Amino acid sequence: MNKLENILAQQVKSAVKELYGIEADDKMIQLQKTRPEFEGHVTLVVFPFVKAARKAPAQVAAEIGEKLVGEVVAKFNAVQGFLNLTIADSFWLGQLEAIAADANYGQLPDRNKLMMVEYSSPNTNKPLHLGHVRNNLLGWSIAKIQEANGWKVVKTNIVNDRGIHICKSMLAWLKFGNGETPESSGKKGDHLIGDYYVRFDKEYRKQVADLMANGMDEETAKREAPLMKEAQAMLLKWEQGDKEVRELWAKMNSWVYAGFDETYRKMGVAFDKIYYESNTYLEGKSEVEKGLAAGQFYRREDGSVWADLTKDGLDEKLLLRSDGTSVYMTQDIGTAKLRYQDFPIDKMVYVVGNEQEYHFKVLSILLDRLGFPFGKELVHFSYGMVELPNGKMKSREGTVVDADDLMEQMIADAREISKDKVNTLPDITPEEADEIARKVGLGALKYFILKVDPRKNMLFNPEESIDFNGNTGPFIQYTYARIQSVLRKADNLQIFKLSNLQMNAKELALIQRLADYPAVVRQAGDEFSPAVICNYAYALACDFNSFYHDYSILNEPDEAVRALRLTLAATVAKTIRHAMNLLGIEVPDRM
RNA sequence: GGUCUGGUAGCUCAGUUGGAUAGAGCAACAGCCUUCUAAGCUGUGGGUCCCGGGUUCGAAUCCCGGCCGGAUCACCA
Repeated sequence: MNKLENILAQQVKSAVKELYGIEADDKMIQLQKTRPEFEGHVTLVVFPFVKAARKAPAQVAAEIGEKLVGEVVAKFNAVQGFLNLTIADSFWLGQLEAIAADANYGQLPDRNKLMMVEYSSPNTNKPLHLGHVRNNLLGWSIAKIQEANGWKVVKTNIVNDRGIHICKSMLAWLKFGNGETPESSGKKGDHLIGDYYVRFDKEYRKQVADLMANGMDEETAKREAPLMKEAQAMLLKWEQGDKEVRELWAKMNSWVYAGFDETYRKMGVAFDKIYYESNTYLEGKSEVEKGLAAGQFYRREDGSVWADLTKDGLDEKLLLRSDGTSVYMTQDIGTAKLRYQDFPIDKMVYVVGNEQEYHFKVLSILLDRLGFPFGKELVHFSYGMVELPNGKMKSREGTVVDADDLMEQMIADAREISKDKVNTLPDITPEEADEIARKVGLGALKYFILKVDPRKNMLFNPEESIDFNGNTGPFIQYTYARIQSVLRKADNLQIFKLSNLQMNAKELALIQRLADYPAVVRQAGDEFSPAVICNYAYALACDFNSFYHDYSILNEPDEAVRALRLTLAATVAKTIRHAMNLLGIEVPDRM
């Protein structure tokens, strides 16, 4: 609810009390933006009062309207049960002045509470793909949005740096790599490791096929293939701290990290604190042992440790294998413990795909049982999968869209498009052109992903390039660049007293849109939805472009009107920049 | 099979605690650059909001029952 709605709600409450003796609660006050086909700015739905008033809806609307007319409400019209209110120009001008004067418009009051946001969380055996891109962009944006909602935010990453998947890459590299390094091959480290992961799978499948050709059934063949046995042996050696295996592991991981760092930098995401699974899984094991001793869990005859969650309507869940090694859940418990030792966390958010909903339901219960106060409250920000036209992406089947390739492609597309427009920026340097292409290409990609409701699966078709026109990041960036161009040409941006001005409908619509922004930021925070910000930024840009098309700013002869329009333009630009920043999208001054 | 989740224009998606004749973009077609950046603006066509019931002044939205898709239910992560 924005400021205007607060004022109106109060007025409506006293009006209906006076008229009909109704003690209206907030639920009965239904205010919405007036549809464009009717006159007015805000509409009150009067149906909730009709019964008590015992009058026709249109009459109730008219009666309430009469009571509301005053300083804020200039006039009204009643259409059936809808009371359309026209707000006074002076009110809108006051709003604009306040917004223009607020250097941090969109920043909500401090809560003095700490939220930790975990996102990204890659495995170190392959490069990042489009699925990770969605995760990273959502995680970054959620963090920004919650900061704007007054939270202190710590962005964190848990790197899954150990396990059988890494051993597979390591083994394939030993067998087939001939000492290849990122330096020797010129490959990015994460891509190099990923290539060996794929190589492992290829050789492994060959072995399985051979075994099956000799009469072995598939399940046994998969288990008995020599490569798989070797990988498992390597994992065991790793756990025992074998020097050679650990050194190889450290070397190859360092290549991957260098690659990830580059990808993160290009994507524009970062972390305040990075945890490594290799450092947290032992902590998890000891927590499970403690829980076992306290009778929270039980041990089976084969030595494995389980949690019985049937009372919570769930299953029984394995926490330690019979050989004593830990599973995914174990390390998440350990990681959670370490985090709460390191930070005074009030709210913990995990940005993890919806395929892991069950996992986080269980984790929440387990942490609670182990006596961690934050267990019950943890938030699993569960987002949908990115699908290709023929289904899910699968690393091993080569049907992934690589993050680095995609970003490069988007930047190249942006550069190509701007080539057609060199005439608009004749004095541009190659460096600036590169910078614009980078901002615009990434802006297109980020907006494309973030504008979709995060909870839903989304489709990406590699055959169709991502748009740069219409409801896109570049459209909004372009609106911003246009405004900057105008502001550069306005020699002196003087803020006149903005009273006593007659404003046109498009100017009023813009102010009304601008006034919505804090409520939008709040909604995006409550719903954990960057898409809410996207929708708003798009609507704001549309409003501005329509206004810009119809009215001249710099050539307006009336000084007061020109000042109003300049103020409006500057304020729109400021708000676009703020909103785009919440999305992790940069805005260029020219494009 | 159990649980969760989704189904809106040819395609990709919006649609606020239930509100007026369900909206954008792309694609198609037709206009607008001697005027602040045409990555823009304006217009046309395009709908069984999966189907059937129910709740009420009013349902894409809430409830029940179907149909179709996806996820999940591992000593994988």
